[in-house]
Amino acid sequence: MSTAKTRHHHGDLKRALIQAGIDLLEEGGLEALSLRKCAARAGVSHAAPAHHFAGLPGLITAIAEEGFDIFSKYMTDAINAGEQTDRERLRGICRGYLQFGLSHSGLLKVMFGEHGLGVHAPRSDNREEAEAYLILRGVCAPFVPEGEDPHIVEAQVWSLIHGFTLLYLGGEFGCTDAPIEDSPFEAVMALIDRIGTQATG
Amino acid sequence: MSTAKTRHHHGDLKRALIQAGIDLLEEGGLEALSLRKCAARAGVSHAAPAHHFAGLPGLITAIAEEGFDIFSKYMTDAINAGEQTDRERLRGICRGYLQFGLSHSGLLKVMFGEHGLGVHAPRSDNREEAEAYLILRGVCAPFVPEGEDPHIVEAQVWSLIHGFTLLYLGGEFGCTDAPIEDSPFEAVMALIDRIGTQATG
DNA sequence: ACTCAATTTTGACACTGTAAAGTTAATCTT
DNA sequence: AAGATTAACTTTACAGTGTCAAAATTGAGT
Repeated sequence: MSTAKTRHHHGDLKRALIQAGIDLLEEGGLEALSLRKCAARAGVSHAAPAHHFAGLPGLITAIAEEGFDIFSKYMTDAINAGEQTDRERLRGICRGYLQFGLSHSGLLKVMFGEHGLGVHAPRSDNREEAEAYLILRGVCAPFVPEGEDPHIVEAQVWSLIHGFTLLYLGGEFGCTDAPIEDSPFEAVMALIDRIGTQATG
Repeated sequence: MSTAKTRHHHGDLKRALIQAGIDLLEEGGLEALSLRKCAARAGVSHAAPAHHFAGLPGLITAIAEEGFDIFSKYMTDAINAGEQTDRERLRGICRGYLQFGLSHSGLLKVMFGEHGLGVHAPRSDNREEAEAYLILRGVCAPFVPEGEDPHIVEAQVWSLIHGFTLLYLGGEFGCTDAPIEDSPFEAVMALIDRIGTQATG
């Protein structure tokens, strides 16, 4: 009664379909992703995926979960790469966030976009996304004033880096090719540096 | 040689198609938007739109432009509604940004999303978007330190409110139905209040 | 009235997702 | 071990989609 090992025909088609979907996504963006193409790449007929996913939205959800795993890896790597001070860890997670977006824009769109979920299903009970959020929570914790709701700082950091990443990816800052250091990224980091401080004048 | 008045058959089909598209978008989200349905609503055959737009991306671009007009209106209204201090105007534009997103999420997705443009075409030479950006610029101006690049403050404000709006719309804060005052919106506004100040401690 | 170009329609094609029914292969039961 | 059962997959079919090419229609200019 093995759960997903070399079962009936294909071996594990589910995995193959998800991987094909990710490849398609990274090669040609969201437009290039289709159930039938995934099936073709996995070497099965076009209706086979129906037995593993709830249609296209189901496949996209599975891809998004996979995306959150990679996303988490980017963030922890960036955190660990820098100085191990509270402030540098906070900056680090932002760098990881942006770098993930730059390297996997298709995944990012799928994770937070139209289908990702959001409307279609409650995000709460999603292991992968919850894990990513816990990383954010850990990094933000040192900046949460005693007795205050941690969600406040988390919302500030998340909104800022999420917004920047999406605008940057959309070319809204008009500098998609320039080195990151020259972009408004440092400006956003300067605002990050003000989190958990008190304003004066 | 009038440019767009009661010309040949339909009157001005272009306008009707854009309006149909906006309606579709607000009724059923992005999924519900299709060239053929727009054509049907405008009472023409399915291939008629081809002569007014460069395919579906072209129609979406036109809808996005219309969206930026409405967007600008939301922001200026919110700015003018509040106290006329620099700080309150800054808060006002954020309120307008969020309220537009809440009322017209489909438009927002089209404006900044996959097709909106971003990749497909350079955003710079877009009258409607440029106008929206100028509103942001005007509100940010009082907070730009002398001799510094205004883009810095603009990127900070834009990233923050854009990210918050998208995350909020995606249900990421888990409070889509609660009153805005209870949401992390106030937290984000607290960070906005720190723009143009100096950190201490 | 004739011409002509812009506008719209018709028809077709290659895709898409999805559902239903049929086929094959592995597991379970006895 | 043999038959029954179920899961995985294929085949077929249908309703949509965007897009193209060729025809038909319409409005305006001469």
